[in-house]
Amino acid sequence: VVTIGDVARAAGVSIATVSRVLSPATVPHPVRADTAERVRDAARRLNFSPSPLARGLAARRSGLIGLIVPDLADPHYPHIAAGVEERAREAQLSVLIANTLGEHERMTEYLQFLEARRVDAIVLSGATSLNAVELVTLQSCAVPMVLIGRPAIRVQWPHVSIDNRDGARQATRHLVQNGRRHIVHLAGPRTQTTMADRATGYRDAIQSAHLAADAIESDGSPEDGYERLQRRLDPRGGQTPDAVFAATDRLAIAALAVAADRHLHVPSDLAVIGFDDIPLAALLRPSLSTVAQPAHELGAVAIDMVQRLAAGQPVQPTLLKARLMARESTIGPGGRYS
Amino acid sequence: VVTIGDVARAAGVSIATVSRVLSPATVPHPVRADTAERVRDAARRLNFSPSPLARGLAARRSGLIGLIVPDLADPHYPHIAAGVEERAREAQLSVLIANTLGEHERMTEYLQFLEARRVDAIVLSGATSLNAVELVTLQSCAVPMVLIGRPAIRVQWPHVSIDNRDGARQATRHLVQNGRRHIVHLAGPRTQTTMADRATGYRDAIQSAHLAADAIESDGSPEDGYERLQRRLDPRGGQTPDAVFAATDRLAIAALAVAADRHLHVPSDLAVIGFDDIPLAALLRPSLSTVAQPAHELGAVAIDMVQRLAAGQPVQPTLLKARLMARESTIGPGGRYS
DNA sequence: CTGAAAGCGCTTACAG
DNA sequence: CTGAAAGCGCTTACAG
Repeated sequence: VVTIGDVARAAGVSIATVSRVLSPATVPHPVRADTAERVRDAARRLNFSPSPLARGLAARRSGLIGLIVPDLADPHYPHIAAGVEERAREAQLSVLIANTLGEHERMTEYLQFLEARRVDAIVLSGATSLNAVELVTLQSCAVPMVLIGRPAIRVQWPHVSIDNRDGARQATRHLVQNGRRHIVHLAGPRTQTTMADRATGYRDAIQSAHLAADAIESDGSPEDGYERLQRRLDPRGGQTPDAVFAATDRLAIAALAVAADRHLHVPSDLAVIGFDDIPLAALLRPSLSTVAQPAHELGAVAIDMVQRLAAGQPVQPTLLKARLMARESTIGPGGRYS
Repeated sequence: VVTIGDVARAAGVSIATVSRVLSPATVPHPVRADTAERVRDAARRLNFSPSPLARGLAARRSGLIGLIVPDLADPHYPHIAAGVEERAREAQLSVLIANTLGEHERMTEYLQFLEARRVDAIVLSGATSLNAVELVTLQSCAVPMVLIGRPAIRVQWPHVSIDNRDGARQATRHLVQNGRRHIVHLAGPRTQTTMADRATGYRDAIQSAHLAADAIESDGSPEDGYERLQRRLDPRGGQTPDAVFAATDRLAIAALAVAADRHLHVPSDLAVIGFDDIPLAALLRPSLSTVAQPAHELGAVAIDMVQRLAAGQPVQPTLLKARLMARESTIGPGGRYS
């Protein structure tokens, strides 16, 4: 492979000059224009690309950023990962991926691993369900960190998340506006701030409409959601829900299954709306109404924050808006396949 | 941070000895047992972890492996990525992720990028749809490579893939055994070997059963699959299909939508089976029969191959079996929610 | 504006 | 079995 020395020789300068021309130091070193041109020429001719290993060792930064995700198989995270990856690439950074499989001990392991790998920063998604003890463990990590999702307690790291409360308000208001009066919220575990915020948004909208709140907390799995909703729909004093706002699309699909198994027509007997807008939502029959979150942008913003952090600039927590997607499961057929 | 020098001083040895104890060289250098113990003790006490940057520079290997995926948002690839990541971690390797978004030019860019990053090897998934020209471009990449999925033409790199032909045979045979006589294959683009192999397996099984083959080729998107299947079902000489074998679950979900929109009952009027077993398949109503592929293992085996390659051992192409999952969309209700 | 030189933290022949 | 030393390919004060 070709090294900085080869380029220096070809351009008739020292390796220091080559480095100055080819490496964008934070405070740029002046180089004469024609010298710089000669260097760039030589580099191009030799097809030189500096070794990130050597550069990292000398400059004490690896150009690597670590991305911790709770579960790559959950359709939510690949979108975030794609956003992180794309923006990182634009910033000449590479992304090391770490999959904790939902186990918090693995998160700790990975933090050490990434630290040992000398990553420049860590983007931690799934921090929405960490408890106080676990968040304290995080403190021992010396690497700059950005969180995706709002952590349960106040921490020193900046975070970017979507406005779950507002998204849930939109979903609930949509049901109300379509004439629904008994809206059940099929919630996820409130130990996750995401789920808690969605439940809060549901309550906001229910109160504004002067209706009665009726929330069922599940563990977030479709299986558990199915069971709990089935039980809730068993007769008990005539109070029959006419709509379900599920905290996630996976729970909404469980709700659709409950409706199908009880021969309830969707949306006339029971309207169903989810949250997330997974790729399949529009393909189902009935197609699933939901709230779309800008998952890709979540990842991109996280990288922006990482860069601002590195530059010593102040970083504000950021909240991104979610968007209502009204489909057949709340308003019936009408559009074409899309 | 603590360096190898700190450990050497603490243990009363030279840094060479520390390196020999702590770094598993290919051909291990002898060290006296008690010396080794002293070193390990010191390292533990100081919480030393060697810099991958320095190690990589000196030993000319980065401990990084590049993973190229066509589309992280496609539910298939995160599972592969998870398998790669997990096995890599066991092997002390880190995974750099590269998302080509289905654009082949981006693949070329990424190859150069990963090469510049000095990755030890590249795992390339999505090579099933590369044409001869693109495969030639790949040759210019000097990094050892392992492919996931069978490439269209013979190449120098080993690959691991699932037995798509056999899986398609299983799916089709399942329909035949359940009394279906007119089975349509809703195929994906045959430029992808995956899709071509599934179509071949379909034909195998159809011929064995002495039935007539009836394949519709789509571009693989649910939208296109929907349109083409709709058109196929429009009356033309009384030949009404009683079953669809879709090349992917996404196409199968489009087939379910067609059935719903034409008021065809699944499975009595039309049985539907897919391929892939995406996480939602079991949650749909009717739940989707499909063929499960060991995507996670695909990734793990790829890393095994990388290691064998690095050790100079011979590497055989590997074929993993897929498994039939019979659910409501072919055999009707009967089981409970699962 | 340019260069000589020290140093980043390791590995690995070479010599003993 | 152990160590002194060269070297991996860069960056960056320091001096001019």
